[in-house]
Amino acid sequence: MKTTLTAPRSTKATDAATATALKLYVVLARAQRAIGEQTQADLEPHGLSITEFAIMEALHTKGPLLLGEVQRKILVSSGGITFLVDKLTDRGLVERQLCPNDRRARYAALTRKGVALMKEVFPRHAAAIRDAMSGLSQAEQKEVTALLKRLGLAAGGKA
Amino acid sequence: MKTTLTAPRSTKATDAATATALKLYVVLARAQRAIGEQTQADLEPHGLSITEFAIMEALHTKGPLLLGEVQRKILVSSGGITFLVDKLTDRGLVERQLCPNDRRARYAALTRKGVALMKEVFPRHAAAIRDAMSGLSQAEQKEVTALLKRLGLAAGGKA
DNA sequence: CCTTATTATCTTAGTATTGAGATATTCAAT
DNA sequence: ATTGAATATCTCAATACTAAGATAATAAGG
Repeated sequence: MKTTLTAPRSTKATDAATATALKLYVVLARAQRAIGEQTQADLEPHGLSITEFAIMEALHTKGPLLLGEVQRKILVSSGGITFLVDKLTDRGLVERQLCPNDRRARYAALTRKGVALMKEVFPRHAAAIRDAMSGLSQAEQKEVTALLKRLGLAAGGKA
Repeated sequence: MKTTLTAPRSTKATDAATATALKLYVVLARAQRAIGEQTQADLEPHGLSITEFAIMEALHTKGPLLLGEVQRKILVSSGGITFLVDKLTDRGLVERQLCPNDRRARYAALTRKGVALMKEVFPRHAAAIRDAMSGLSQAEQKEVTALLKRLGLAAGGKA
């Protein structure tokens, strides 16, 4: 008897889960856009896009990296990393270096000029991100970070 | 005396806040990308990009909208909305309609074919988003949503 | 040595999108 | 009515990417 009384794996429950997920989807996109808009402003005077900054930041904190390593870290296509490193090289901020073990590979490394730029720009950019996030307390930020990390890993793992 | 005894607005505290914000920044970007990759797959067979889908979804749930309304809703430039609606129009999914009150303005509306496509695609896409989010419980999704909403509003308000 | 598969980068063509300015229309105040 | 400011869309040139394939080097097995 119980089965007939139980709601038939109701559409309602499914819809509630879907509605919750859709709201999160929209809010996630809008939050990221809002943060992005706030934090691009301080890079523009230096003619750096977010992606270019991400490359330089990676090289700044980790030292020279193979192009493929940078590519995986900042999540662009192989053509994209070539193009971006070309542009940064033209501006004298980054240089390619040969890899002694593997003649296919190339390192990207900051030039002296690139290091100087990062020393100037990085602290300001970090502060801009901190300010953009200040709508949440630090504890709340940690909470969101933990949840989003789980969300991202679960979604990414399915790929 | 108090002032001299007080720690000089310590760099340490500032750095902790900055580090927390930077982690959130990275995790936010990665989560959105992971979700996006999971949820684009079901649109591709229909030749719809996420942005195109967003336009059609807005028209599907709200009915005909002025181009400017759609533009603000999906956050593209004015040139972008013209281009996108052109493409959807060429495919017979959307049509422009005159606005009786304002001859500058144009409505975008789904055609019968557009409605039919949405009825087919929307439920699948919503389910894909639900599945992509399923790494978190529904309660956790609501929690993240509430926090991200606050984050987005605070950051967006500063613009 | 060869052959085959894999890897790392680069090339090229195409797509998506922005931003500045052009055009047309409306609104408000004279 | 006329002017001027604001608004709605469109045009066009430029940017930022991606995806697919080309090139070159390495690695592993026979």
